[in-house]
Amino acid sequence: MVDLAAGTRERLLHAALELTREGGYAQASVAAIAAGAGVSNGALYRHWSSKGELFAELFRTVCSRELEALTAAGLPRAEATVVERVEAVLGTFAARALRNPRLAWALIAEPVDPLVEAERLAYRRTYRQHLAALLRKGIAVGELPEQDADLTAAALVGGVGEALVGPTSPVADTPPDADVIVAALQCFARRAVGAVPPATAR
Amino acid sequence: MVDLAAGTRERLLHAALELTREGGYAQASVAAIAAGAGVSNGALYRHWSSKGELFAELFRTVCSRELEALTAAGLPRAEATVVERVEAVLGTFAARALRNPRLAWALIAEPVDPLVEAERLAYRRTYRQHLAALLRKGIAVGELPEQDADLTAAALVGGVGEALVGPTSPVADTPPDADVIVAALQCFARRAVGAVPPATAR
DNA sequence: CAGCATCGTGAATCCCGATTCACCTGTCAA
DNA sequence: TTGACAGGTGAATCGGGATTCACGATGCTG
Repeated sequence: MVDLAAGTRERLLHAALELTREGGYAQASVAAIAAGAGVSNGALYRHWSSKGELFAELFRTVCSRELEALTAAGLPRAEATVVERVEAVLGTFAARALRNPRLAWALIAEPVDPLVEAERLAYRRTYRQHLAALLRKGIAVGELPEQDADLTAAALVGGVGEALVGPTSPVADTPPDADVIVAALQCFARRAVGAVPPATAR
Repeated sequence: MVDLAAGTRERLLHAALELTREGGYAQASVAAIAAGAGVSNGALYRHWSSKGELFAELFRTVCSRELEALTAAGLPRAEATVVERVEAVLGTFAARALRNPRLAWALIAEPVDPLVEAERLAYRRTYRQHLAALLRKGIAVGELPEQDADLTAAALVGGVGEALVGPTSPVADTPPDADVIVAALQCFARRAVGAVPPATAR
């Protein structure tokens, strides 16, 4: 289960991630993490000065990986419109979250340390800015109507988060059809950004 | 005497609310609440079996008052369209939250007891359902396009919350112009629900 | 091989706010 | 008058997880 070859540091991070994936931040006590890594409590403090520091690092890692995926999804492809790119970004976000509900919940909404909360907020801000930049481009190109891009971005991030986590937050084992949800969210987003339909689709 | 008891009870609730309004749930320790009400720690336990129970009641009270205001705002007025009613509801929500940022944060996003979290979720659900019902009406009337009303409602609640609380969460003393924000949010909402423009704006 | 540094151990300790409880007080009904 | 009870006191206690630390190991260097 645990890669014994990996260094203690890595094993601790891995155990922490695993526990979070399964039961959220709350489940991940120092004792549980240490046990999961096959070391003693004290070992953790050889590598981080507090539990919070460990999780701050973990969040940073996971979030940046996440952001990478989103950025890739939003890349300007062949003849993709801005709206399509926005949809791709949000769709990727949603799909990934739905695949790992607990983890998503921990990243998005679970109560955490102030130290960790700071990471979370930073990530959210980055994500918003990313989206806002995309929106501004769309506005400049005339593909989107004039609007407060930052506010729209914030509302989209929050909206997608809520729609995903709302049903997830407790222990929703309702395995809702991910594809359907993603599609509905994209549809919502398309309207929300004010995509002017090419005079055809409704 | 009953009146004396009610007095203390009210004073405790009031102190708890005041503390939350100022510094959020975290600030509101049992000791602080008791001190605020001018009684001892123990007194609290004559009226609630735990701190969580007190706050559950407090949340319930505050939230139901809030919901009342929203419901009133969303009432079918003279010749109001459904979209106008949705705007009124969201606008009221936003305006009230902006007037009391800390409290709004506590109600929407701050980490709290499981007991209190349950109240919060219940309230959110009610709010979503309220909105969803309104949306369904709009769809039925043909004022809004076909859509997953529940998802749209969830995304709107989350979006408005994020847009309001995102900047608020830390200690943002940025006194943003409330009217502007509210207007922008309403604009966002109008697009998001897919209000068919009266063939004029674009 | 001594000297030194890093890493690991895990039981003991610390922290800190919620909660308890033995003891008052005032009120009211019998 | 009395005694039962609702309400109040506040210092002591509890709980539970984070954190410490005295004591090895292991390994590298001169």
